[in-house]
Amino acid sequence: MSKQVSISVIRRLPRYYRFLGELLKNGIHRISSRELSSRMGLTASQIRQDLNCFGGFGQQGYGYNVEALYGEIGHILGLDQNYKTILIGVGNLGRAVANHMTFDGRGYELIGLFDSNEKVVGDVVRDIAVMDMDEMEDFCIKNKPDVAILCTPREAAQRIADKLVELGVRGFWNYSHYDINMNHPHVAVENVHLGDSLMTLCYKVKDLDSPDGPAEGNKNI
Amino acid sequence: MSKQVSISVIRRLPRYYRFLGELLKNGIHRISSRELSSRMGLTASQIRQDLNCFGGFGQQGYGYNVEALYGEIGHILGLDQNYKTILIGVGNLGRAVANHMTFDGRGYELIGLFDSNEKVVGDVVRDIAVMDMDEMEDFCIKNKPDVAILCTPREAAQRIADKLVELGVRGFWNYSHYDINMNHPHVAVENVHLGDSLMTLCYKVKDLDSPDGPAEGNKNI
DNA sequence: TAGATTGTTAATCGATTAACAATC
DNA sequence: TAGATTGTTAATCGATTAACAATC
Repeated sequence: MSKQVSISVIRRLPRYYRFLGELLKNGIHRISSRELSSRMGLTASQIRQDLNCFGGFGQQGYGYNVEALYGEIGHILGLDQNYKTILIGVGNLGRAVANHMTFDGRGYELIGLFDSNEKVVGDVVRDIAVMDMDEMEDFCIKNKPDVAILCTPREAAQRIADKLVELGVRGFWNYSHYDINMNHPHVAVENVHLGDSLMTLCYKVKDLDSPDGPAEGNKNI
Repeated sequence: MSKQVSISVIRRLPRYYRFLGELLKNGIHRISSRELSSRMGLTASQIRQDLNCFGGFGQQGYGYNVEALYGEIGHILGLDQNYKTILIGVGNLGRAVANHMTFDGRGYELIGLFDSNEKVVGDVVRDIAVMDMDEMEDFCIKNKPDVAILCTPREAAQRIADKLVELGVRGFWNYSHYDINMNHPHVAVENVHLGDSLMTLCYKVKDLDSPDGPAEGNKNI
């Protein structure tokens, strides 16, 4: 039984993936933990520790093969999965998320959009016509989505999420200003909380002017 | 000199703020660290430790006054500041961010929108007409914005950010799929990286099916 | 006063960094 | 082979939790 990988490590994986993709684009095929660490602002030790949670992808005296490592991390993240995904709440934000993100071939397949506003129902976004919320249940029974993106107002989020869990949804990408609280071991939630992020920035900016100088020095964490 | 407050603590502040706001709405005026911890899924000890980084806001035998604490945390976060803010890149995402977020009275004031696409220039979003990128420099010299929201494509982000730092911008809310790298001690950056978040969710969903059961038990971190 | 709950110190736990033997 | 760099163990550091005296 391999030891559980901590969430801190997991959260660094997409960043490794991005940097490796960039290296690939630049035609770099080989990289040492030391070189990668200096590009990413980490320690080489941390990179080796992180990667070794999943296997020995490197080679002594050589380093890591960029293509291979990129593929491995993509696989670890599950980007070769194809989770059927629906999006609830096709307002400004929902629409932007649907249009802006690359879902296909990145672990997800967008199969349905829902909104309760009749002015929005029928609109076509990403080649998908927005359905009425009333149709959601039937749609889910028929199409068995795995993941839901919640772009609803705060008030509706918990109720809709509970319903969707009943209908078999196992993952939530939550944009509502609400911590959806899943008392269920078999549901994964990723909260986005843009408002929290904006408040954190506010603190950081304010902190620049503080007498002791900014916290954590210069590290943009 | 008070000890530097760690980024882990800072990142919890907006969440405290949200929960306290919710309590206020529900007419709850007093709360103990124990009660709050159970609502938030933290330990009471952690809440007391966190708050005591900034001062003794509670009272032995009583707990915390919700209004007062809400106000204090808002103040610590800097929500009573009024940072002049511009947004660059009024595409799907930029438009949604501008429309969706509450800036005014939450530490920010949105004063300008910029885009290089002439089809977008002149559009009015949030009562502000989108300006051409060429006007950005003059605008900044005249209006001295403090914060910039970057919703540009990946390629443009670093260049625009560097320019804005020159022009006196001290904070960046970065939506571009790029780690803007500020080699400057007096600039604060908050990266949003929605793509990373989506990949993390993918891992979590995949992990639900893993033989050892999901990592970190049931905690939706 | 007695009970409750904080502020704060001490103990524990986990994550990061350093060191180095293994090996390509 | 010699040099480089990994995988991995040990040391350090920081964050979380527990405990409890102070005090409302």
